Amino acid sequence: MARKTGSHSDITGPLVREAAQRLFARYGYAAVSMRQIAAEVGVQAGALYLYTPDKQTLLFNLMKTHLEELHSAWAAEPKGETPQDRLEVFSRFHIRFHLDRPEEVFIAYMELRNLEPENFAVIESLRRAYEAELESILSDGHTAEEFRAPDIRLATMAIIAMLTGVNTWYREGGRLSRDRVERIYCDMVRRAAGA
Amino acid sequence: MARKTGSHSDITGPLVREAAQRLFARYGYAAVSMRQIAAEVGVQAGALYLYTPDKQTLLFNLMKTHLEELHSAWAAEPKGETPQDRLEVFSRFHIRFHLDRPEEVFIAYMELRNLEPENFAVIESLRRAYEAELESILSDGHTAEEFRAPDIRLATMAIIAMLTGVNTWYREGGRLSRDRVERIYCDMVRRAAGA
DNA sequence: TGCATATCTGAACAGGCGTTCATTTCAAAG
DNA sequence: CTTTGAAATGAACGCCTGTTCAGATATGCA
Repeated sequence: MARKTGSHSDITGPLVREAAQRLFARYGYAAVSMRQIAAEVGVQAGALYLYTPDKQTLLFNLMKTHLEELHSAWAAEPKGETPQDRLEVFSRFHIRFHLDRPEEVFIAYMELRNLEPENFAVIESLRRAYEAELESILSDGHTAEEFRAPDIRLATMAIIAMLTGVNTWYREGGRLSRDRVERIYCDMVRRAAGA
Repeated sequence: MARKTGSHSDITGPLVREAAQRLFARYGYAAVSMRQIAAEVGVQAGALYLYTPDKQTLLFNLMKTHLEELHSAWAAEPKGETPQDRLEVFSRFHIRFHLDRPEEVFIAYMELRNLEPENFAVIESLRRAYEAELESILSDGHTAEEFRAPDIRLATMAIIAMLTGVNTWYREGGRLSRDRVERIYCDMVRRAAGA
């Protein structure tokens, strides 16, 4: 097996990431063996250790990359003028970004408990920083008296849960288009925030 | 160390359930061995098979029992008069019931993919039946023109995700009392539903 | 007291785990 | 055409897995 073209595996590295991601998302970190990942790549288990120091780091890097991409994608998003605009931009961004990466999202939520403590701390703080982005929008909206949510922290958690929940049921080609879903959720989010 | 009192283990059976629940919730089904469960109970691994035919059935029964209790608790809940009342009763019930059972809830959400197909189908249909309870409230509210949610199915999913999300952050003795959390979420749910 | 029965042990089974490493393979560079 | 060195193999390491079962243990009943 192994190399078919190209060789000098600048190619195998990414393949390992992708195989691990696919398998972790489908069966869970604990249930997937290094030998299964290797088989998916078309390589023997030992060869994986040319690309990762161990299984744990493989998981950690998947999650860390995902959250860093989340942050930089959000940073690149055009901001709205008013808190209301910004809330709408956030809601649509969150749905879009997460629907584009179902495997990464699934792993980031389900495999937290399989991270060693130091790794967990890193991931957790990235996640909190993202939540803080929404919280500051709600906070600004409260100051500007555009929103009337009774508790900003709870509204933050409720809205994130609501938006991320889309990933659990949305299927491409279903009853509603992505854009329609985004629109409807924006509406519910706006009202939940008291706008 | 085994039996301390009582004996004739009408006692060991429940202990096995409880140990499995605790460990599955903390480390995940795949990461927990029968020997760990046995150690927690104070028994050798082989003895577990007096109480369950296998590990999979242990998981399945935990999830099935949880969902059956959810259904019967909801059935026992006093219903409100108007759709608005019923929505409030549902919201408070959902938060209360789930906060009372963090381990069961965690397992029911995280271990779905570790169920064998037939078992998965059973659990999935119980979960759907519960969602249908909320959906019918929203549907009635729509008919009565009390709610103005743009899409009943999406509002159902959004509200369930929002409410279940409380389990991820609520800690006893935190900033807000349970009752205060219930109240605030009721408010957000009502507005999201367009009431 | 002794018998029957439920409970549990401890060893065994066949196989899988993450990880390491001496050895082989093979494309590119000199 | 040889040398170099990265890439991959395949066997081995010690340990853990779910499950079975013959045998030991302890209890409740006659």
